[in-house]
Amino acid sequence: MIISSWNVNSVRVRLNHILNYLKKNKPNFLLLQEIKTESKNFPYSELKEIGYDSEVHGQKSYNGVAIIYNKKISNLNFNITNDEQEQSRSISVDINYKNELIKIISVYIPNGNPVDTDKYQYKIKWLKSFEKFLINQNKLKNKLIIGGDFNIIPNEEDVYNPADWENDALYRIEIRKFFRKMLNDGYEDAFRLVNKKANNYTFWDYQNGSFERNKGLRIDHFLLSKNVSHLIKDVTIDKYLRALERPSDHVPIRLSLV
DNA sequence: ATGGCCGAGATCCTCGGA
Repeated sequence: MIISSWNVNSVRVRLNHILNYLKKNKPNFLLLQEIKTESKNFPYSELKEIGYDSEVHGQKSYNGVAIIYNKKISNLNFNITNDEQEQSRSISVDINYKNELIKIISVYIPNGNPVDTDKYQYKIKWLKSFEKFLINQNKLKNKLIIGGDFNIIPNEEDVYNPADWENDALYRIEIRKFFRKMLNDGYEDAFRLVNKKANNYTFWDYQNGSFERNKGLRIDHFLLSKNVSHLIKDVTIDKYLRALERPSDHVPIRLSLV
């Protein structure tokens, strides 16, 4: 089984890239973030034509998440956190895989810049609510596979020039501590279980020739509860998509399960 | 060497992204 996660920065602009990605890599689940459209405008029928159903938590202009899938699902949920601004930033479904009930979640955690504004405070509140959810799920011994744009650079090897980012909402120590806490609370950064190398990025800014100079960030992650980490076969970053015409600024990460 | 963007939605600019 394959589960991919991708911040597409507009599902309508990226539809052809998404269709080609599904045909080429054949994921069973594709978790989307930043679809930037209301649910009614989601390209359900184009995806259905190539064998995928979609569950969508959309929003006009900004944010928006979705799960595209070709397996049986149940228990669809929006909003795993208490979002004070009611933005569309999470969606989950349950699946049965090898007789295990697993919750699959697509998340789009707030950016939080600039740090001296209420956008940063919103990110902190969102992360606190997310942490509470994770701790609660861990107590219940639930099995979770969370993919998404976390807007957190976990460590210095995950950014091209750490010194430039020390006061940024993606890298501030206060924010990185949330990620460490998730690992302490019973979850794994799936990518780091299979790949220890530096400079593996999932995002490159549109500006300054960032991609050509490989000035990127690793901010898209698969976070798995430890009770399913034995299922991880591989985690790959599908970097080739950033080099296509009219790309998203993020590329997919792809989780293969045993 | 430096700096260069993109999408949505309402207008020909602003906001948000990271």
